[in-house]
Amino acid sequence: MESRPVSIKDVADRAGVAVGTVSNVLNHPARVSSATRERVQSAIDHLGFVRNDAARQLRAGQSRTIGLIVLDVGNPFFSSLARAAEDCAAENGSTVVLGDSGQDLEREARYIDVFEQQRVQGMLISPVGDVGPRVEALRKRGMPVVLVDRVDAQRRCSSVSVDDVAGGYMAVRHLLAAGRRRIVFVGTKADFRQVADRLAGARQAVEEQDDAVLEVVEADAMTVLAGRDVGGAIARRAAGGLPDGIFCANDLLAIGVMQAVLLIRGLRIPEDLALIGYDDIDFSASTVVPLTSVRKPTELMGRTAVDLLLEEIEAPSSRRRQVIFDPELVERGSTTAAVRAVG
Amino acid sequence: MESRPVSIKDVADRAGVAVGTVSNVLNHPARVSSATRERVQSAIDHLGFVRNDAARQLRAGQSRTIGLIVLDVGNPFFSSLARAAEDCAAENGSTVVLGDSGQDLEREARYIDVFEQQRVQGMLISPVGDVGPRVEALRKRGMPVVLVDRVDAQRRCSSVSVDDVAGGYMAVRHLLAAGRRRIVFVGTKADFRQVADRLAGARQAVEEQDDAVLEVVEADAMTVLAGRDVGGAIARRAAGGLPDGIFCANDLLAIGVMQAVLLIRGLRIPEDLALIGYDDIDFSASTVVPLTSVRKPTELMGRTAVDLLLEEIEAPSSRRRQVIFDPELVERGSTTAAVRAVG
DNA sequence: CCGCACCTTTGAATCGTTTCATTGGTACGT
DNA sequence: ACGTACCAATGAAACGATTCAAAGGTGCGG
Repeated sequence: MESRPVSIKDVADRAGVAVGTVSNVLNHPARVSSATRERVQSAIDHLGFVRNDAARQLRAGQSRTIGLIVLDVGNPFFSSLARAAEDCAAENGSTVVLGDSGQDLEREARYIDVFEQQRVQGMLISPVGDVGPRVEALRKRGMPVVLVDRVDAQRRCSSVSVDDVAGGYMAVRHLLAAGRRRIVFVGTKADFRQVADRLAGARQAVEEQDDAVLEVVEADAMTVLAGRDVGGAIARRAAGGLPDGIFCANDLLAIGVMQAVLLIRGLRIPEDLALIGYDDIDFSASTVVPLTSVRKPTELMGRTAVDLLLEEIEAPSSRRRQVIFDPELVERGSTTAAVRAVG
Repeated sequence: MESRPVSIKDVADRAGVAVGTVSNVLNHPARVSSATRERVQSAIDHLGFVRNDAARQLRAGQSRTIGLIVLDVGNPFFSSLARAAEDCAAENGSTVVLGDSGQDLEREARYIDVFEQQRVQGMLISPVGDVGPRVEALRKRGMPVVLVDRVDAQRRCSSVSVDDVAGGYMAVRHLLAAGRRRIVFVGTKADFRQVADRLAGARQAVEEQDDAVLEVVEADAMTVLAGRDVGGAIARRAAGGLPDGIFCANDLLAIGVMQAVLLIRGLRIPEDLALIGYDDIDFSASTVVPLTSVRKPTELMGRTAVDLLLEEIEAPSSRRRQVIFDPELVERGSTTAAVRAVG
């Protein structure tokens, strides 16, 4: 019942040709007469022959596969980046295989090993913690690596990332442009570079505007619940202490703040209070008042990462490049009175 | 500069042993004297040798890799299923590689081809549209396949899925147990089997309760916005026409309904109206009133899928099994008065 | 001192594909 | 009729790891 797998040899026998001819049909059809080609093709179809990629690679010394290791496939940023990378790779005849490190160093190491043993053309890595040693070792063995959402301080490999300082600046500029002057920044203790950068950008924007003031409020976490606590505290302030614009370090915080200020004090958004988040998660378009947010150019980052990698594969000695994208402002009802919701 | 890749031969030369010995160090360390083992190991470390998986597989005829093709990596259901599958595979010495079909037949086909050429041990597929022909072809060539979130009507392969009828029943039973009798089911035109099943379960529960009535309201889509429209229409009804319990075919619809009824009519949830969703997306814990929902046992499904696949790999002629899980009710404030939100 | 058992190491054969130098044929010009 | 050119097809070598029968070495009992 279970016949052993069909090889190119079996196809050759059935078609009455040499193995080299079958290989030519597969890889250089033009070299083969059409009569032979058809005969071989029908043998292939009849036997259900499937190329053995292992043998192919062994001979070629290289695969047509790119390994992508992300911190969390569940994170929309990474899933849509992965999608874009796949598309871009497909256009270039390569395939992306995805590994999910789940922010775990050990899992990350496992995937790096697996991919290296599979002799992938190169890897796109969104690294956990310190990149240094592991990437160093990879590069020493000639494996092209491009970092994603992280720059390599030592410039040993190319990278694609986002300028969060610019994002923070952009967000607060937008509030200022709408005439807001008493701005609150909501974030966590700036453990994370990302949060610190966004705050730095916010500061910069406020400093450029003479009559504007920035107040920093610390949340316990980057969650809706933590946002609700912060929002509740703000909503209960005396009328004079109320801000007229709030910039939250991510959308979840912003959503929590929105829930609290709408329900506790019945403030109007954006009339009394303009609100802006960061990341533009899917849900932000569907909040009671649709949330203005700052979006990373995810698709572009995915495609660019693949491009940089392919570039390095073709010219291994080419210069490494750190591509830093500016994020993009997505205007919705929470800052722009024109758009109101609930039909 | 760029030296060609290091092979087992290079290691053997440097350690002054035969290639077979190096292979033994890698695969059967016990067969090798410890002196030799150390010498070989240090040669490996010094040269930075990395096994060539292609050669290994070619010889072995099989890989230690499982292919997983999902409809959408961005969907939390699939990403957490993938995570669980990876863990379970790792415990059994295999690695999962992930392909995202994006609900596209062509992409699905591409991944199936790639995985087959890579001679994966087997595949877990959450199929787009009709499974029949493609899976049939795979199985004919002896490739183990387990379907995920879909049963094979013809029982040709094993599968793991969820009983949505039971889920619908469970949801409405929960509403009835809380004393609700005028129940509304919100869903789309029952194109999708899932929605139809959930409704069937809901019907069954209502029929078992003499004094309960079920009304079906059709939404335009399974989105927050569509839910808001439906919720708005319901909220504007005369007091006599109001339901006291609403079961939505997914959480997005339920969130939309919640937004509308809270804001338009100021109904109290759950006192005036109990609300229950389906899928238990992350966000449901963070809505203004936390949403009760029905959750698929995602991790369990991922692990079971891998188990079924490994079982089939070890005993190819074993009987195929259709494993159908019951979903799980996650009680939150939208049906249980005890829990209220907004601090 | 020989034979035997046991352990370590060896090296050739093998997996399936691609490549490429070579062969066999055909057509054409001289 | 012969040489040349070209096209199609051939088949052996190569890729790198694993396997396994065989060889080499050591120690022990008789």
